[in-house]
Amino acid sequence: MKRKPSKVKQAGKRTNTSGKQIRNKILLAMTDGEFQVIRRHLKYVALPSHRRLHEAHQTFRFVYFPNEGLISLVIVMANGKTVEAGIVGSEGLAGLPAVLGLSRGSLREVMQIGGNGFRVKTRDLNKALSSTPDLQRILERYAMVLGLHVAQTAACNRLHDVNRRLARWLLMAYDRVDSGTLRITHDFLATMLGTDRPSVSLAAGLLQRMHIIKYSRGAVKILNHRALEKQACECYGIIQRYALLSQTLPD
Amino acid sequence: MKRKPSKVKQAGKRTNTSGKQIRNKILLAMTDGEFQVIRRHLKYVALPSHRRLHEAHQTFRFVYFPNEGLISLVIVMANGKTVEAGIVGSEGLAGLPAVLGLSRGSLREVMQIGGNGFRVKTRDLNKALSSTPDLQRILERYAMVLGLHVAQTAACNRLHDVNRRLARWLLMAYDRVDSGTLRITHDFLATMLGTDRPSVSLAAGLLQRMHIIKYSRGAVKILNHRALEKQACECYGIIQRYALLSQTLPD
DNA sequence: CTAGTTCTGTAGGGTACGCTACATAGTAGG
DNA sequence: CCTACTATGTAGCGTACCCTACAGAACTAG
Repeated sequence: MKRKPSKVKQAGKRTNTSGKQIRNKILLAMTDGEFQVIRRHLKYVALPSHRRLHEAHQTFRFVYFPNEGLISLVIVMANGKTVEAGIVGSEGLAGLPAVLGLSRGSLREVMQIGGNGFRVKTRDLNKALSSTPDLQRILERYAMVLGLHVAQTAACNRLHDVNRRLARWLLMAYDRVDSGTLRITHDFLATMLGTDRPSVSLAAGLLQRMHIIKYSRGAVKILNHRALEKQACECYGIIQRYALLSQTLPD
Repeated sequence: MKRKPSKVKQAGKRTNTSGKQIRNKILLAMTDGEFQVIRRHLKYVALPSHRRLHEAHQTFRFVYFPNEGLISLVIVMANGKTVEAGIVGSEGLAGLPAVLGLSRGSLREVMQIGGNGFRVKTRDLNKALSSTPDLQRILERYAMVLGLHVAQTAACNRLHDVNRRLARWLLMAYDRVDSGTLRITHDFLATMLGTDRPSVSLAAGLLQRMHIIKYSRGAVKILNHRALEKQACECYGIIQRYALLSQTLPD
């Protein structure tokens, strides 16, 4: 029905024209031919923690394909309160609306955990897309998976308490980062979970006393993944299952 | 950069092969040539209130293009609690993941306010899509707009109280339905807003005492649209602005 | 008209959480 | 070692909301 994208695993490793190795799953999933169209536009960039990749309601100048690190999709309300709507790791990209027909988005995209990746000028990528139909399909599928992820988050934000949401967040972050230790403070977790800092300290203190996590001054270590899953809400499993769909073929 | 979709307004009215008039905005936005490819697959169907179009985690058999009525995208949690992640009127369609590469979704799609529309077999539509690139672009853009809508809902569910969320919901529903009266009960509103029925009765009672709405046994009438906007949170305006983007050209 | 059903009003108790404030403890730089 | 800064612990209060229960009102079927 649809053309078959190449498998994620490549025999030879991919690099950009400067020889920087590519670990972003979308770039790796491209067919060889289409990748050649994109390759010369890929500029390697460091993506330090707290770097803002896009601001809400402003034009997308670049699209980012992260190799490492964690991008947070954040809604900022008029009163300054914030909450996360979704997260993106090396399986995705920042600036998705730009490649699917919208020049602006309503979300702030910010590096939650530092890393690195490749950026492409929005114009260049959009021009290339007309000759890369397979990539177009990959992006469409990713957009849907992210959409379902965001929808589940919408429900989770309403129906689950801070304890479960914190556990879910830690698991999802852990899955998208190589290290077993996450560099993040309670304060930042609060802006992600849409609550205040003391509530996070309380919830995190609980998990620590249960020996499920361990943290100190902005570094959270997960001691018992299985136990953490039991503390998290069902949303973790649901989002994870649909995330896998984006890397396999349609049924 | 991208090919230009035809304007929404058509000189002659469009119908399916049975002569049923089409008011769905996506079908109306298609180019004449591409519409001919789709037309013979459009089956007119009544869409009564509470009809479930898709159930979570089940394969999409049909895609629905509503003419009238309101479709609610609902997340159902394991404990039976529900909350809405987004809504769809004649500007959109139900079963979007099916046409963007996913055979299943994680949302229940249910008619919140009855109406009618056209359904297409998922297989037929997917086959047609390979020869309708402009429609593909329209769907991509719609997917992004809906995604931003859902993201805003995620934040709203966390950060705004029942009173504001109720006002927002009524406005958004009103905008997508011809009638000035919405047929809906407090109980159903509660499942949309992710709260309980008494909380809705309380919030609705407030609005009624302010002479902003008037209701009785499942029929809500909006008396003062402007005043209702003042009661609603900023999310109404934000979602509305991005919804307009899906019907205009990229900047 | 009557009985059953559905919808709405309201009350009361419990809880999670937002908000503020302050204390303590690590860390960095001099 | 001292100071400033950042990160975390904790408390106390107020509020929005969840949950349950029950009563009244409106509609429906017989």
